[in-house]
Amino acid sequence: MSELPVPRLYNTLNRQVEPLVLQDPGFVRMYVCGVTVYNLCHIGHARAYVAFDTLYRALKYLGYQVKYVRNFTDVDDKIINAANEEGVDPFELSERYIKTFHEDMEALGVLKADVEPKVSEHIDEIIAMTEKLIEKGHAYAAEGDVYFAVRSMPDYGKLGRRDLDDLRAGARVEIDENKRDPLDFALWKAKKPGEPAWESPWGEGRPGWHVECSAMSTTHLGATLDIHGGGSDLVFPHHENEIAQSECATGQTYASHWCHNGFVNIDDEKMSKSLGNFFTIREVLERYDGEAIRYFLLTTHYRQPINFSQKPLDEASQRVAYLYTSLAKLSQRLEQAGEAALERAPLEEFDLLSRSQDALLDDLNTPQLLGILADGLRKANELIDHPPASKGERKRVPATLAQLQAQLHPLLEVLGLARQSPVVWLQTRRDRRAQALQLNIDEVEALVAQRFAAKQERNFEEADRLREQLNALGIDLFDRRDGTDWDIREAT
RNA sequence: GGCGUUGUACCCAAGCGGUCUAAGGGAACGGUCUGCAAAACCGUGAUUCACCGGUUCGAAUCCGGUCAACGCCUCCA
Repeated sequence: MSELPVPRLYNTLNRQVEPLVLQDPGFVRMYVCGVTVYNLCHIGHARAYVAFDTLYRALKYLGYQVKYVRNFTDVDDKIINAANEEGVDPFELSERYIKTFHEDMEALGVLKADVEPKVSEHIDEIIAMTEKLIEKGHAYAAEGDVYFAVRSMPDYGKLGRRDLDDLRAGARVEIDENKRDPLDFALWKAKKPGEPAWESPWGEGRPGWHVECSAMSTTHLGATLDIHGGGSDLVFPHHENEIAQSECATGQTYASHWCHNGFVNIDDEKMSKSLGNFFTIREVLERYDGEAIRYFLLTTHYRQPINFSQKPLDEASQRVAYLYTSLAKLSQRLEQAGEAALERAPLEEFDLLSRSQDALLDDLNTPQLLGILADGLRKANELIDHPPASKGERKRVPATLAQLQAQLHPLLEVLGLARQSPVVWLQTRRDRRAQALQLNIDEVEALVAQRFAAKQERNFEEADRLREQLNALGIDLFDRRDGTDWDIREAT
């Protein structure tokens, strides 16, 4: 087990890229902050969960056993407010958005986590942790609320690099009568009328924002996590407070590696709910394939900001089409060649996988991975469309292609791309577009056949006339030696 | 104010002291293929990495400064 390649990842705690250190060799405990389910997910969520999904896939690809926990926060002010506005039960609302979360993630190729715990199912653990913190003198109850005392923790602020006195000077914290220090934060909130609440030693109430993650991660992964992830906006105060709660409660290191993804920007400005400049995943899925969105997100390193706009998304879309088209061509060519042809020696040896592994180990360098993918696909297309002139070499093409295919497959698995059969994907896309344009596929096929016949007879005038007719319908033709392929252009 | 990130070709984007006369993609232009196209493939494209200085045998990469953009410190992926 000890021979597994060790990934190097940026650790927010130390502000540098460092090798991943595990408690148990070969086994990764990974926790990523999930969504608060009161609304549809936006493209920022897509970025975060695609990034960590890729990390999850990468770790498994490298041979690690991974227990991935990603929670749902289903008890929260925002949920209660949204439910009240709609006049529905808060849990009905949260269940609804858990469902849409799963649908959106599915479209993006984001795998389910191994455990997806909900706050509402961990109230006991939350209460237990809160009690422990009071017992150890790190928290205090006040009128049904319980607060964490930040001053009780000497190294509070180590993740976000905050100094308590500076923070206080900033004075952007509200003063609360019940708090001993303005920076203290709630572990437990006393019930207000009309809110869901649970019995506790401090009366009826519900958990504060940060404890849930501490309690859920500890429940499912133990006191110390190997990797804890989330968006960079969570560094402070959310993750800082998680550290405070967990380390004060357990006396152990909470997480050895902290990973944070960068933001999605719109017009170079942070996308956020308060600015109102956000897109839901659903909205984007109306225009783009989920895989195109995923591809787009993968083109930028996960820690860098990524600018969300039409052009790069169009490019990603085009690339996904290229990917599927190339893969379809590749498998068709191999099918044609038959088993026997694969016995020959390949023309050259490729190192797609070792290069990919290096990129993966190097702080999850997905842009580089896409570069390697491009190299592989280009090579495959070259061999198919421009096989070598020498007959002997040409006979070795299928074996070469088979080798490429064998390397492409795991690479795509890690990237979470090309999850469908290429032929099916192309077919589906064509059907969808045909429907949008109200095209009758049989009629199109007939026209294409008619044109091919005219072309065979060297009646180019007629052939060109038919091609123009088809072009006008939004159809592109691709002549082969023995027939004509066609596709429907994307509606603009 | 405190903490932090970024500045690479027309655009997007890797690059973590030498293999960088800087990956990959998009656009453009030229070519191969084609009856002509399209697709695919090939080629062209930064002697240069915001600017100035320093460290080093050697820097896009390290250090200091300047300019510019952005993020966190308040709910937020």
